[in-house]
Amino acid sequence: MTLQIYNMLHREKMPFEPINEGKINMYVCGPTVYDHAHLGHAKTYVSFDIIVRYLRARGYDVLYVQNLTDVGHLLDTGEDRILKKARQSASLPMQIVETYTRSYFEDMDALGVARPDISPRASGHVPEQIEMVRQLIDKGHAYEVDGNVYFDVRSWEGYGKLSNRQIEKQEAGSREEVRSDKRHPDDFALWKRAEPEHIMRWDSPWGVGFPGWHIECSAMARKYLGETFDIHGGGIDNIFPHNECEIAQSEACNDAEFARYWLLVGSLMVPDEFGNPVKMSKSLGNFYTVKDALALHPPQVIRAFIATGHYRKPITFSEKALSDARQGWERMFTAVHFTREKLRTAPESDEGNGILETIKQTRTQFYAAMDDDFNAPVALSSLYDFTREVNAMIRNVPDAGKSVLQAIEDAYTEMGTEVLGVVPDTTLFANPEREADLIRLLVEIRANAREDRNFALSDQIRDHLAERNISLLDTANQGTFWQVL
RNA sequence: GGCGACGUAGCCAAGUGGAUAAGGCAUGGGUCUGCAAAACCCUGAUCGCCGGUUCGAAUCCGGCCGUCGCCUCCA
Repeated sequence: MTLQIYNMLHREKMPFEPINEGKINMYVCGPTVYDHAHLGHAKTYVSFDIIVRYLRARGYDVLYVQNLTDVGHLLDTGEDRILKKARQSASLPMQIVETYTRSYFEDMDALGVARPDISPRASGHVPEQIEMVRQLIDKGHAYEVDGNVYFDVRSWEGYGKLSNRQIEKQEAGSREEVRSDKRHPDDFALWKRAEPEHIMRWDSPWGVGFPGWHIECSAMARKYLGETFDIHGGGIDNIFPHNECEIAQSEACNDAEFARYWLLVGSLMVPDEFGNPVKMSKSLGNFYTVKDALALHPPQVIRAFIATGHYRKPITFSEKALSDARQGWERMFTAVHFTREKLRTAPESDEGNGILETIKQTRTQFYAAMDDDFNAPVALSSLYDFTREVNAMIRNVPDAGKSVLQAIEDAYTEMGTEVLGVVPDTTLFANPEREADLIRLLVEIRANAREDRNFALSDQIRDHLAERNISLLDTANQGTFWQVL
């Protein structure tokens, strides 16, 4: 089987071939750390997390770099996002950066997103950016005007190849500032002169200033991954101008291909007042922070929701969509948990081994789906099909053997936990073993009460546990199962 | 105006030329249960509309209608 990836650069699905066999260098555009992450960010970074986990599960040695933008990202007012936030909260820019960087990792950690191998900050790589700008000027691809340096888009014939924009066809000037000192409206800033009130400033050959937004990714990708690397990812909303500018400046500077495969993630949408989906974004005020969502649902539910849609497509969010995803996820996690509980006392036999064939089929479907441009929705659906079989087996084969149950558990761990990250590797308790033990005691006491037909006591125990999100399931011939959700 | 997408059952969402159109949620019926919110079984769509290509199309082409994204900060 070969891994097929849809490459946005060529707009087609193609076999994946890394530059160096077995090794993948990958860069993903990270967030601008000036506020808490919302579910739109979660969609992008969970999607790439699943991709990275799958590549690693497939045996690739992945070097994953994801930047943190902490300077140079301007609002349309020309104001730096970080500086604006700093002024609003009467703090230093780097305090803002630190606060929201920590918040971002806190959220991503909670969502089970594996940390990037390197998380370079733009402000920590100003010399590298200056060097790249200098090289671009030397090669005639950039020019300086009064302390500002611009990339000359007409000097690079490849400009527009990712987003399919042709500068001649753009309606030049329609939205351009009248006083611009650019030679061409599409020319973009590599370095900007700092006005006196702009406190994030560095010395450069062109005076005191700060780097433009796009150059950080080019400079940091080159530093850590080399001039040419395998995969570049990001959100589709940054295809133009950001990604386009990255390609132009990198390839013009290095005389080498930039990234070979471009993977761009569809946006998270949310219905507007008329029910039409619009992009979740800060400015529209229709966002839902990761922290808000995590207060209501286990992280695996959020991942499962994200995985119900293909990474390239937009997905529409609503609280109902999230809770619907939760219902299905609960059924699966229940199967996993019951398997683990039975495993504790299972006999040494291969009773119930009919399901081994199902496991084999599930694995085949799962990997085929993930090999087809990381089709997580189909991969997840194979786990749901599997779950139905597991739940049926758990009930129909009371004395299922240890090796069989272990095979089920292994399959869930391999696909559900390690690749998709939707199956918790333990219960959702803070102290899993101790709390599980206490519940087993209560279940035992309740079983005795039921035997005495003391339903008042048995229901008291059940209700008490239910109030703590612990549900009980009585069976005809194998006692009571419990689950925490 | 330019560029790019999307429109599949009540809702979310796979599938991009071929045999019964994945999966999740919800609905209805059933099994099990002392009861029960669980679990299992059964239950639904001919794929926005029109035309074309083809032995054959949800899947390709054209037109129309509707929606969204980017072009200005956004993952």
